[in-house]
Amino acid sequence: MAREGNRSGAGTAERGPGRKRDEATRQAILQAAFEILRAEGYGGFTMEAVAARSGAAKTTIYRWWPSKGALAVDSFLAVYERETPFPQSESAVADLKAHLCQLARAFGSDTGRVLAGIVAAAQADPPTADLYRGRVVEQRRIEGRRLLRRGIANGELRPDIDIDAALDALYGAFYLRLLIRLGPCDAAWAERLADTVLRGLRAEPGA
Amino acid sequence: MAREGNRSGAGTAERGPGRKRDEATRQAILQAAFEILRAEGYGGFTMEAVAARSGAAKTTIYRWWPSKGALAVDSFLAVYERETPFPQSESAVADLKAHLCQLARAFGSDTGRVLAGIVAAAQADPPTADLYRGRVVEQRRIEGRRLLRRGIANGELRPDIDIDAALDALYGAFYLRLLIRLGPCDAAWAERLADTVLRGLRAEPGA
Amino acid sequence: MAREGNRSGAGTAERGPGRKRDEATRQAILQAAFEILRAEGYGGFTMEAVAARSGAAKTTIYRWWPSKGALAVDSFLAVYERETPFPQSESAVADLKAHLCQLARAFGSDTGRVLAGIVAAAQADPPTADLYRGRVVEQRRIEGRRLLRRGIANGELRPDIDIDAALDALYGAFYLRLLIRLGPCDAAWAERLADTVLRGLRAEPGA
Amino acid sequence: MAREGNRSGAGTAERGPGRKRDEATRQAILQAAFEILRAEGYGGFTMEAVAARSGAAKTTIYRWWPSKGALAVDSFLAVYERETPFPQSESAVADLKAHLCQLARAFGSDTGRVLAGIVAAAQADPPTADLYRGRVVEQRRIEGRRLLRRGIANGELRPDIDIDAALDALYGAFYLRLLIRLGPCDAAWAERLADTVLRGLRAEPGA
DNA sequence: CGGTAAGCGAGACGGTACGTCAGGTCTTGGG
DNA sequence: CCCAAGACCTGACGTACCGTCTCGCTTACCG
Repeated sequence: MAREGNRSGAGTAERGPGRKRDEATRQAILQAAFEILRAEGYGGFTMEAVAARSGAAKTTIYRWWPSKGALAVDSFLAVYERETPFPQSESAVADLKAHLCQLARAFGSDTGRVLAGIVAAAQADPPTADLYRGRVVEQRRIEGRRLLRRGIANGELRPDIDIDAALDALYGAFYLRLLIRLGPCDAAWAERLADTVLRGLRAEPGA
Repeated sequence: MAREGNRSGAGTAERGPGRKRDEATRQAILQAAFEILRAEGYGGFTMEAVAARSGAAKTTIYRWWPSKGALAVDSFLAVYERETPFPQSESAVADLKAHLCQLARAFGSDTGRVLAGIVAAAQADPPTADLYRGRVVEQRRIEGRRLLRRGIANGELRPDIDIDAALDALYGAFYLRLLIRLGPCDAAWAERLADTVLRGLRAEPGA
Repeated sequence: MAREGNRSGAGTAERGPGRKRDEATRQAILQAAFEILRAEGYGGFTMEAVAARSGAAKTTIYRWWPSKGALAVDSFLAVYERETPFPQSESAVADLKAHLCQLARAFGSDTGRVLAGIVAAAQADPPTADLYRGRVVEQRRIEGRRLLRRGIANGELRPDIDIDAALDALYGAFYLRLLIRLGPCDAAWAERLADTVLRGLRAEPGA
Repeated sequence: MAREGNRSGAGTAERGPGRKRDEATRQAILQAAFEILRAEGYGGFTMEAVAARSGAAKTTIYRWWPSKGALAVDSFLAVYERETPFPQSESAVADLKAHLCQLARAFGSDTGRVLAGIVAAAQADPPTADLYRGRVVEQRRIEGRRLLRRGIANGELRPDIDIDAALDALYGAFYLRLLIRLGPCDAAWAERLADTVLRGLRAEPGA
């Protein structure tokens, strides 16, 4: 990210002379970053630590990522998308519950700590916040909205619900769990949450 | 905080010799801390800055607060409690809505930024996280629980609701708003949120 | 010191109201000071440490001694005078050698470390330097001069010697030993020093 | 110092990668250090002051000098060696007297105050003491010994003198002057000292 | 096939804030 | 007026990371 297609738009390969970016180094940096975030949380997530663990020079990191936050987001994205795909079954309600449980499972592990670290970083660095919001949150939200609309369309959900408010309630609870750690983030909790919120969204049985 | 009742449990006031803590200094520090947090965010919130602005020595600050985070939480708490008291009317539902709108109003201003900064800092500093959770979140949660129970008791809310899940949904949405900033944090939004979640909590009209 | 005879000159006891100075406290402070100097050197010689060890309050120490250095000098004086009296025999030369050996013995022990610490402190604090020079060095120098004059008078030493230069050479060597620690400070060394310098001071055998 | 030849012993210059040490910065630090020592004495000699005056960062200073004392010794050494070279004439006795007078002249100025400050600091900091002893005192002593041996060899001095005791007497007197300040440190005094001590070292005229 | 432009690891550099230590002063309460 | 306790302001300490900067080496493309 943060520079792909570093010159023209498409990958027209129209490049000047000079050594090419070392893909192995890029991977090493991303992996080191993720491992540190996972193992030590945001406190230990230091550019120097990433450099040391990845074997790359600080200069190299700064050449490709403008800030600590950008690196964090990048290191997180791949894992996140792999771990939490959106399910696609007949029932929107079932899909939503399945999705939330999957999310809870993913965030209950180290991935959640990483995410918390990124959100923390974003508070002090607007570009990182924009990046995270645009590349992670809004992507998911689009799919979430689609899912709820599907539920309305097939009669599972009331037609007059406030989709965004519902998504705020559902996703927000996850941030609360991850950032405040009042309790565990697991499938059982996600189920209770889903049931509680969905009760207000479901269409009346006799309608 | 962090030391009141520094000897026996209650305020039995049996104190040894020695100069007493200077209350004016304590206030000056807390006020300076909050002003800096409000004006510059957590990034500019520096022990040195607090010392400079309050006129206190760094050592004095460290004597009473174990860390930057603890001071931030403390300085935030007073304002927070002042700005968002829990209402007490006949209707629990009305109280809840009023409370959420008030919260949205408070957090839509600088106070929200301060809170976001503190939550972010807590990610890198477990003691601060504990403090914030215990002194801010759980306190509120107790009142929130009480409010919902009141609603159940007087028939406004269904008796079988999952109180904690409901609180997660309601309060979590605020964290989403504050930390991710997908949209404004105002009374209108809070109202929509409340309506969406409450629809699932309300007792059936004809029950 | 530094305040004895705190009002009129003589001990006319004509004193105002108020509690009298606690002699036990004074002793405790002096002893604690010397013990710390002996055990830890000037580095660990801290007003706080003295207060802690003696059980006195810092205020009390500052009430009677204007500075750390003054306290150090005071705590040192008693021991110093006790350990190194000036001998008084028939031969000035023998007395001088005996005195130097005694000095070497005294300074080879902890007392030497204490002295080094005091001299060090004096560099940063002129009043302490004055105090040390006046109360310790010059006192000794007067006796040293008397001793050398006695040697001249009874024909042991040449009449044209430069007494002060000789004392500089003799005493200076001790400071070198104590402050630079090129080698041990013991009687054997003192003897060699005395022989070396005295050879130039002695009256010609056939004169 | 304190690191030259940081790898192999000799200056084989085989260096690893990475930016090289900035010689200009090194000089700026040493010069700033000495200027501060000269102008304000050891009391005002602060790492922060050196950093401020030299324009270097504190970290840079600590990268190359392990402590305040080490920097002080280093900054002193250059000036010291420049101001007091050992003379080399036919006569060892004349050379010694010239050397002592030069020393007195150098130490009568600010340089002497600097030296006193360093010696004082060394009392509280063994590594600094070692450094000062090794890099300043012992170096000089080697030359002093050589000088006296030369005098013995060419018949100016008695062959049975105790060289180290003589050097103790001569150099020690300087420490006395500088640290206790009983009197001025000038050429006239140095001459009297030299005459007094040399009288015992000189070979008998009729031998 | 040799020049030149980039990528890269190493690490020095100027900074900022950290949390701590001791200094010396002031305040409290008891004797 | 003495004293112990201890809060207070001050200034410097030595450290951790920050983000920038050389440095010398290693690719790669391009004429």
